[in-house]
Amino acid sequence: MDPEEHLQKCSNMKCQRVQVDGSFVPAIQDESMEVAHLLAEPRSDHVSVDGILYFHEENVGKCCDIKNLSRGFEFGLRTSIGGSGSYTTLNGKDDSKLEVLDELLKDVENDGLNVTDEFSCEDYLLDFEFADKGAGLCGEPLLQSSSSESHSPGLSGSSNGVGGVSESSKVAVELSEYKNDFLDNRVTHDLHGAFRNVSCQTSIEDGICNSLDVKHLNELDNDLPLADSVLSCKKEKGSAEECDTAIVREKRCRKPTLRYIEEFSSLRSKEKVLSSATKNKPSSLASHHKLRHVRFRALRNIPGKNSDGQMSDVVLPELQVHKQCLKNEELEYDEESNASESEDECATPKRYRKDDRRKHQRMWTLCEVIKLVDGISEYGVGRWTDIKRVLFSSSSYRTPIDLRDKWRNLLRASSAQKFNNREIEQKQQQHALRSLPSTVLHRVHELAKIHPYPRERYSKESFASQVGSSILPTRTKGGPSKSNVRRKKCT
DNA sequence: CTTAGGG
DNA sequence: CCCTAAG
Repeated sequence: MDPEEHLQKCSNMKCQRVQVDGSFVPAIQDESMEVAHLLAEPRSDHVSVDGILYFHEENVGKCCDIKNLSRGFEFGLRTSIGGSGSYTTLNGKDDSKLEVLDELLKDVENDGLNVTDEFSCEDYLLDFEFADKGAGLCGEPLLQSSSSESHSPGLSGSSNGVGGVSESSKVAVELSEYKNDFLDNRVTHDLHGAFRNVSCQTSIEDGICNSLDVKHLNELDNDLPLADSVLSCKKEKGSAEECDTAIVREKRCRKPTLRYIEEFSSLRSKEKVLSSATKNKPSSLASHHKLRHVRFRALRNIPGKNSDGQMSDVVLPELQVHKQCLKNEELEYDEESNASESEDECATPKRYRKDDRRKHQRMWTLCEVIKLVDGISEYGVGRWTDIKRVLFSSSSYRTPIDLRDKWRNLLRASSAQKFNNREIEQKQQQHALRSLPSTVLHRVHELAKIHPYPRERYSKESFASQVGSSILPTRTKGGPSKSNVRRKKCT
């Protein structure tokens, strides 16, 4: 499709939804402009994927015009995938997965949204991942991925000079990963978002696109069919333009970063399911709407922060503190918290208070773990930046350090499992591995053998060889040293 | 700037 | 997840 067309539609859609409250226009305009920028001037190697994402979003939007939300959801994805000209072999799977998701959500709704926190997200996630693996997405992408998918333009240049991997397969891998991330995000975000939203309404605050989803939720509240809502939005387009021009000068001064774009895109996908899931709970939504309005305005008026008012759609309480204390570093944080909160509040609801160091905690999905393990097996332990760049370039919230930390934890988990005849290990194991399928576990094990992580190694084998003199983090196992392994891998 | 290690 | 030291 023509990028210009997308741009037009995107911006239109946004404007349509925003005009209810003029104060939202600037922020929205940012977003639309960002989308426009993205569509019009693709320059990063994520463009193809991003394009797909936005394409998809838009399709969903269009579908909503004529069909109900869930159908639109599914249809939108299908069209977007099909239209992109790739992943044709995955369509069936994707559809089925989405149908599963759809069913799941319906069930939840029918159950009066009485689902426990943990729920069976994990199970669905697992199935999901396994399906992916079967499709060659997660499993051994570099080895199995077919080169037929390498259609994307300008992506081939992004290789990091990895030896032994052809360009085309590299591209395919990246695409696959993106695809994975995309779906992965959908599932995790949607499920988590939906259910969390059911249990604790406050979580609605985590939206970036508050104006968008507020509007949507509002309309869903009133039991308006989505088609109607969209149409009504169009009717009001005229007034939207007025507001638009009126507040036009409040436009952003800072261009959102890629991270923001990404989070935004994933959030918008969440928004849809979220809105459908909250359809049954109209009561507190209205108050939320108002609350968000108030906070939004309050934040926008904070002195010294107006230069990037567009970021103010984040309304975390602690953000207000940060806004005064912190500087531009905060911008990054804002963006992250937008989306990460969704999982944050799910995982650690009460951490948000004073000096919580863990500002945002994002659950590691199985797919991410698999990707990490893949990356480690490719690049070796210690090449966190490379792994991040290649395998996690689409998920900006994972820093190389995060990868390392996760790997550390994985090792601990696997070692704990090894020694599960021990006392506390049992407990630890259950917790750490509760969602770790045997495949991943096995791979972690293998990697743990060749890539011993000194610290963990030490603690694990402290029983057998606790020689007081050996302070060195050497592995007592006669295995290859880390550097050796790494060298072996690279050459 | 990246990684390792500790909190 | 965060912070800091070291290369």
